[in-house]
Amino acid sequence: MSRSERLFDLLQLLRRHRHPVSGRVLADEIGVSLRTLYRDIAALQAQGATIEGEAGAGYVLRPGFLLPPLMFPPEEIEALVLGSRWVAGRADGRLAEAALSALARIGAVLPVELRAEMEASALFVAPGAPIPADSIDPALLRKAIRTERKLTLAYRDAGGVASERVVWPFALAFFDQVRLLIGWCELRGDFRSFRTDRIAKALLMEARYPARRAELIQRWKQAKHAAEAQKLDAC
Amino acid sequence: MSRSERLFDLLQLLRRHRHPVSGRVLADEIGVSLRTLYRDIAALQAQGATIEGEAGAGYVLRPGFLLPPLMFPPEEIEALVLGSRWVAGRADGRLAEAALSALARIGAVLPVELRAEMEASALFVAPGAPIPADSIDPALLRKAIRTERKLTLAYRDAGGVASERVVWPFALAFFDQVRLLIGWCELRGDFRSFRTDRIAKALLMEARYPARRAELIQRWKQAKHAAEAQKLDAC
DNA sequence: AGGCTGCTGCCATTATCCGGCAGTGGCGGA
DNA sequence: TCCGCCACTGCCGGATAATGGCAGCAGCCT
Repeated sequence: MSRSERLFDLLQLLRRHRHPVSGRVLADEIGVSLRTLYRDIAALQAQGATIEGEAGAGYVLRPGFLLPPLMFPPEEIEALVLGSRWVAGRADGRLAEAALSALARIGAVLPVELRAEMEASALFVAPGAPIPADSIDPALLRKAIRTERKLTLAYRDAGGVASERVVWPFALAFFDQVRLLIGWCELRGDFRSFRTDRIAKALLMEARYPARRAELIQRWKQAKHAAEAQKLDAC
Repeated sequence: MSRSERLFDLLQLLRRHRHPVSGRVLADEIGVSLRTLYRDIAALQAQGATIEGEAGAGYVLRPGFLLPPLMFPPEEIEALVLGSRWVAGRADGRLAEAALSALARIGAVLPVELRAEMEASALFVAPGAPIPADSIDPALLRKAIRTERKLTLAYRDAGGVASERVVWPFALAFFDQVRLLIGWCELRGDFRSFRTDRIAKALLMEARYPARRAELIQRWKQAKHAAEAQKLDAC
């Protein structure tokens, strides 16, 4: 692989990682010595790329580099099409349409060969068992998450017990058969998940919840890990 | 100026000129011999650039090499991220990486607000039951499909019976737990599906199969519908 | 304090690049 | 029809840059 080719690859590799990556890892992935990698990084920086390197951490590419990425390789087109097909088949109507529409938008900027690739893509998602329909509009849940606003839920749990509560929704998890809305429950003062097909009513409130979504997600993950650790301790 | 640096410059130079530019001019502007310029053009083309050169006219960079800025409504971003996450979690390594890489490419040409949207996306795919690992490289199967080439398969069916056959692969179907390679089987003279985790060996042959992929897919769908109709008749 | 990591200098080997030259073929204008 | 322009390719010898290894220094985090 020639050097110039490598530089493009390296750039794309850096784009993929949001968190710092050590030079050693990058060097191995590209198949080059560490010394050469340092030289390559320097070369990219000389071209105007804002790559930050911190000792003890690794490299991060700050967005805003003037040179846009190269066109998608065929494998990436396949991946995008497959993913969108999954969404189109397994998500609710609005999101399914959005997936196809996004694909069309991407198709519009592809050169003809790749567009043909996209249209003739041979990776299919098999239709799975039917997903229990939601009685509420899933788009509303996503909107609440996106705008970080509170939600009043009428819910009935696995035992059939109904309740009404205010939650701060911050994530939606897609399982094979079920979708879970995850949020901070004001009623319980803790994180809770709600099967979307058991939500009887959902009301989007005006009030934004007093936390950032990303932060809630992080705290939730920590809480989950702590819970698992506790289980392990119990064994 | 090093070569790789020059290639970046050449790219920018071509981006600026919308009308054909002769090689002589480009060579002078970069400060390099004509012979070298031709080599540089070839190098860029080797990386996928669609640079068109016409005798008597000059060079033009056709769109489709660099990814132009893209714009999506938030819902479409969510759909793309969700789809890519599914691929990243449920497909084989190569394809999973391709999904993330494609996402990174898109992110690089997004306006900042949308980029933030993408990074903070709150739709997750729950990890499902572990998928039986393939003993062969799934990327090879996709390559065969993409290039419409024959494949020699060593296969053992549900009963454990081993066989070896030549197939014309044209599709890959993703089920929750299983992936099926679908193709025309020369041995049986009919369409057949193969669980990828039961393929012991796969050899990509030189020969292309004498049919178009799209056409095979169409014929296969018809055959499937016919089979289902027959079943219905039998009821 | 110690481990991880970024970063730089030096050097011999090696691979690549470069320019020049000659030749082919497509194109359009004289 | 001829001629000039231009893209493109193959070849070659000399120039140049890239590469990897080693050694060493400096931040950062635990």
